[in-house]
Amino acid sequence: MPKVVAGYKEEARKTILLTAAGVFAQKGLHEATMDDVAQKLGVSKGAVYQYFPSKEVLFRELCGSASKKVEEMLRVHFNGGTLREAAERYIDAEFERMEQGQMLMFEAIAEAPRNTALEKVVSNNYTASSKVIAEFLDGLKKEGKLRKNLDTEYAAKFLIALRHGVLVSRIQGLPKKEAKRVWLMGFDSLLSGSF
Amino acid sequence: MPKVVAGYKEEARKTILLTAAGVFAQKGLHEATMDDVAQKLGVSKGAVYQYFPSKEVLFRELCGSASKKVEEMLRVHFNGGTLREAAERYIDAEFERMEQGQMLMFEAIAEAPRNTALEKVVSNNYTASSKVIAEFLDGLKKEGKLRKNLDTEYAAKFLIALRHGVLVSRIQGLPKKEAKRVWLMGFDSLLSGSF
Amino acid sequence: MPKVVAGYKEEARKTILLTAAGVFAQKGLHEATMDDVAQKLGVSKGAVYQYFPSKEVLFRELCGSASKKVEEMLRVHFNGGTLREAAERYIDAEFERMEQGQMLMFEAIAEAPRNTALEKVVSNNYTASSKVIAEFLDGLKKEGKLRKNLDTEYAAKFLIALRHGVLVSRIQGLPKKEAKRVWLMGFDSLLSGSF
Amino acid sequence: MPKVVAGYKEEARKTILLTAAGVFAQKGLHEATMDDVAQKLGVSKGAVYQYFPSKEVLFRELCGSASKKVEEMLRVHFNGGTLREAAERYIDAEFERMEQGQMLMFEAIAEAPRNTALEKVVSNNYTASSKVIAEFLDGLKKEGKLRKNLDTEYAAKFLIALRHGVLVSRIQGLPKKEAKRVWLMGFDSLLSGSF
DNA sequence: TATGAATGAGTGTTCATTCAT
DNA sequence: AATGAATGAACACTCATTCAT
Repeated sequence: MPKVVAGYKEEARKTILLTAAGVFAQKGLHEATMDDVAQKLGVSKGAVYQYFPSKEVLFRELCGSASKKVEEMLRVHFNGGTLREAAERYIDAEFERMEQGQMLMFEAIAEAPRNTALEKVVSNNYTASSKVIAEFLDGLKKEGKLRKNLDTEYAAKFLIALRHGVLVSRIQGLPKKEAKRVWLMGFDSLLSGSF
Repeated sequence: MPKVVAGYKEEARKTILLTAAGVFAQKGLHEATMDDVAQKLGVSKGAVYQYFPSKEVLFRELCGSASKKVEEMLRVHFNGGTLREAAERYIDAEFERMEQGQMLMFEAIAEAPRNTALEKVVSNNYTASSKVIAEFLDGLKKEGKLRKNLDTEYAAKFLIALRHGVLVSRIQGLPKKEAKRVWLMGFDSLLSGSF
Repeated sequence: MPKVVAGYKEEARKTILLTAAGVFAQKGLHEATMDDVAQKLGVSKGAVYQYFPSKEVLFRELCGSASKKVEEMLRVHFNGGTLREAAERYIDAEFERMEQGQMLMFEAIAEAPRNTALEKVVSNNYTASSKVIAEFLDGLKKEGKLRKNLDTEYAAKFLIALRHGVLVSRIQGLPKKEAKRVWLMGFDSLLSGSF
Repeated sequence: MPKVVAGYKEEARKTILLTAAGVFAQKGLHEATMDDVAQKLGVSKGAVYQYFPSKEVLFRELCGSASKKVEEMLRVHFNGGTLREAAERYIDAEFERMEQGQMLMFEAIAEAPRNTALEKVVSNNYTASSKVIAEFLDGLKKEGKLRKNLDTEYAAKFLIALRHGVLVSRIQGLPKKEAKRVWLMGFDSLLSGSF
């Protein structure tokens, strides 16, 4: 009878969240069962329910931590070399995540229109992410790595949209190489000052 | 107990497909039941099963007709005025469809990674759509409305990605106006020759 | 794959109601499962759910038909001989029903205080039953079998209360003979004009 | 983490019994959980299990103390004024208890037929109560407040039955005033010597 | 002795699918 | 061809009970 974690409740929640993220991403929100999550944790279903009152809440909280991932990936991949190189590294990492079945995003997007609470979470994620990116671009602007007249707010929104669009394209079967080129096309247009 | 249609089997299939598309889009693939579809058709569940052997097949065939929608929308919205005006009309129409719960796309995208057959359909859709758009851009190029050095194949892929990205952004709560601006930013960069 | 009944939906509902009554009475509302009901019917759980949307509704409708039972028992047992003889026959029949595990009443009484919908059903039953009994007593009064000054409305309420009280006493272990005597004491006091 | 009580085991059992009685009466035997009981005690679930080995035992012991309540209520309400006034005070008090969700009786009655151990407890309660009441009536008889030919044993059983019947009637929606009148009708018939 | 995390059997309910009519 | 009653496999969620700390 293994415990979810050795000690603290908050720690346990994090463990569950992390494991559940994998399960939901791989099996899909609707195909994944609470039993799947419990089994992957090596724990009984009831144990999961002591930390999260329902599958819905569990999923929602999962989605809630998505924007942190954005920050993390920015920090990790945009910390050296030219901007364009960073952009490449970044999209490669995203493709990698997708291939490993760790992308919850589209589960959430498909669900959000019929789930107000989730919609709010998704929306907050968007706001947070776009702010983080805009600030990041502001920083680059100050360093002189981006042209002065760039509207960083909209540039951020543009990059987010393109990111998602490119990920969708991957799911639609666009080869990695081509998807990457599409992403870089957009990124270049931002750098080159077409808007 | 009305018949699905008066006469021809093929006609019946189309009617079902059309109706089911609405049901799946509004309720979501997993929340929608075969009963929902049958009821909306004013027909018994069994009747639907005489035309489609399973819910999965029904959904897959539904998705199969999506690329035709792209052609249609191109024809309808890109047939007059400046290109930029057309781009505006077009994205407005997409937003409209989304608001009316007629967007199946993200249901399919969420499902595809775990469903090989669906994946193929989605992929075919992508290929068809991008071809149609590329040809359309080729046409514009010939008419002199686009610069000669535009890589229409990648421009098409770029537009498709941006389209999806912008739709995702809408679901994420980005207001219509801003989403539109993001879309037009991308569209402009294509026209202005940044790639 | 046996059908609940041969033909008509209404017939099927009645069959289910009848069978479920036995199951709930014998096992108790909470101990009885929908599976128990289905199995006793020789049918799958799903079949039951096609007729009743929930266990709660099934139970409620069950209770709803209880007042008809009162009418029936009045008709059957109070149709000949002296009044006192009829009263004896009647309470014997009630004891019989109880012994055979066909008494839902106390399940409903225990539940009603926390279930508004059920409370209403139980209340309607009471009103209907007391009216039927009062009218029955009115009839006897006209025939000269009861004193003219009897308040039949309250006599009915008194008899109902005593009936339930005596049934409770049986559950509490009071032997049939003694319970019967208690019942007849009350009945006599009504006849002899003490109120 | 407060202890159930400061000191003695027996004291702790009493505290639990008292608290649990309230919980079971309010939520119902089946709806009430051991957690509810523990929480109301401000104690962990495990603590309750140190005093009672199971929910069933806890409930049964609860019921075991019910007959003491009868004695207490007799003592409190039948200690002055006319008998009839006392009868009124008494039934008012019962109604009051019921309204405050402190009536376990019907939970036990509903359960007893399928629970031998509980049945015995309920039966003992009945025996004890009826004895107490009979003795009380004997006392009144000696004081000359009751006619000499009253069969106090059966009078007690009659009163108990009527009490329960009237309480059932209340649950069935009979207004307090009318229920009281039914009770007093029965009580009068006892006094006036109709049996 | 008290805690409360974990268990795991169980229950109500849903729904894609089948098939007798 | 159409119907819709029946199936039965799932699944989310609950809760009495246990036990390591």
